Amino acid sequence: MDAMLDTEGKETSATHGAYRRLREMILTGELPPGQKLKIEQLRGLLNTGASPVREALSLLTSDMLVERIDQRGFRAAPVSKCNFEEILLLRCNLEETALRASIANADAAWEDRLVLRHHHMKKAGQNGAHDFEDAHKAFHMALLGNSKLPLLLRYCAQLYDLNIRYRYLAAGGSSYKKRNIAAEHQQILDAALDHDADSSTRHLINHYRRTGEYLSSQMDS
Amino acid sequence: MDAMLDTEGKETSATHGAYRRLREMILTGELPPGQKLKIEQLRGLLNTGASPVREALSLLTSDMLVERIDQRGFRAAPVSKCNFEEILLLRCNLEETALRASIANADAAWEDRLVLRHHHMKKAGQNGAHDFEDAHKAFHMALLGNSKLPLLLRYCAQLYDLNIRYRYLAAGGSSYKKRNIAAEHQQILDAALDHDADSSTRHLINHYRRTGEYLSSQMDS
DNA sequence: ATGTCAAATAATATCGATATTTTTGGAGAA
DNA sequence: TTCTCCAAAAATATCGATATTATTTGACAT
Repeated sequence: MDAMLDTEGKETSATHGAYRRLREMILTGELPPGQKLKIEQLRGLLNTGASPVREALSLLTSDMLVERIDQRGFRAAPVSKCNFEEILLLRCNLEETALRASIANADAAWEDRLVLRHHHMKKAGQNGAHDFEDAHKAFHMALLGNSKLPLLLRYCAQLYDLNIRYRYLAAGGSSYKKRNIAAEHQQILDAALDHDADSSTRHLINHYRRTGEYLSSQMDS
Repeated sequence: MDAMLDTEGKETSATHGAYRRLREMILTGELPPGQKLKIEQLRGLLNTGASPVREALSLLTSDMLVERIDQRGFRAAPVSKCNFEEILLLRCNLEETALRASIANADAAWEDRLVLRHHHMKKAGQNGAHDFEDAHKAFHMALLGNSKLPLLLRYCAQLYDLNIRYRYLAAGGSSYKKRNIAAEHQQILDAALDHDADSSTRHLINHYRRTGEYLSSQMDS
């Protein structure tokens, strides 16, 4: 009956609710990298039992957002420039594969979804940073989503989240908007709608490389 | 005190023990694809509590060996030719990246490890299929292990396991030895020791494609 | 003053039990 | 006979409590 006391009845299971909330807190830096994650402390924070918390932490371990240390519990995954660069490298590789496959399977329904997601992202740009982040991810995943390669999509989504975490940590999650990424998104979209795989992937990778360089420079200071 | 009653005191925690055992059972097909995994049933099989079983299943979910269905518990991940072909595709892509990075970082210590692993694998070929599987994985991971890209290695290991599952399911895990894979391994090794990235990756990918075609044909029948 | 060891403290891992949810099976009506 | 609905059974998700393991604190010896 505890689960019913929540302000919103959105979450079906306590485990999934704890998973979503903890994930959010780690991604945004509310739980900083390397921080010890004590069951009791989280139990209070999420007002739920120990079992859902444990299970949520287990799941986050496999998302590489939480590390399990021997018999000494859990901690938020540490960050490093090295790790960031690997994420960038893998994203460029995997997303190119996925985007090419998406374009190879291109159809009208997919193009409609793309245009819609892009429109929503532009509209969310005026709202808070959080709304924009969601729409941004939706747009990027829509680009890859026509590949019909579920494993690959899963990896891309995972790496996307790992990457977004560095954005939040480096700049509170909003400063990168100052660069002109709207034009970059438009280029990727237009090329995808033209079924021009070479051009689209080139723009996509440049998009990542640029944000990558920007964040790398932020991490040095 | 229950944990101490096990015949072997190898496992540190009950959770990890259950994880390893369940993983093994799913990989080898002892728990067939799609099978419902009831907590009570597994609790008896592993003689441990419900909590470790639940946590182990959660971890296996993220390895994509187990699926969680809504509030209806867990089941062994289903298999399909489509899924198999995606695994093959991703392995070719990711392992090429990893092998090239490994060769770029080549040093004497790595070459020694490679030679050793290869030797152990050849020796294990005379023993049971299970020993050979372990040595085979160790050799392949050693090839990639010098890349210093831990995320990439993790994905490769995960895909390796997903792939080996299809081998077990298709042929009981030993029949593929009948093909002349020893020569293929030798070619990959030699090229790697020569620091010839192009040749080594070509042989590696051909190695996978051939086993892939063999398994694909098995799956049709 | 410092290093080491032991007791106290705190945190984790695990268990047994309960409440909720899903599935099954059978009775009654069309 | 077949469909629907309700009740019984099973299984899951979750909680509270306990035993095990790590960490800290303080005392004692060097």
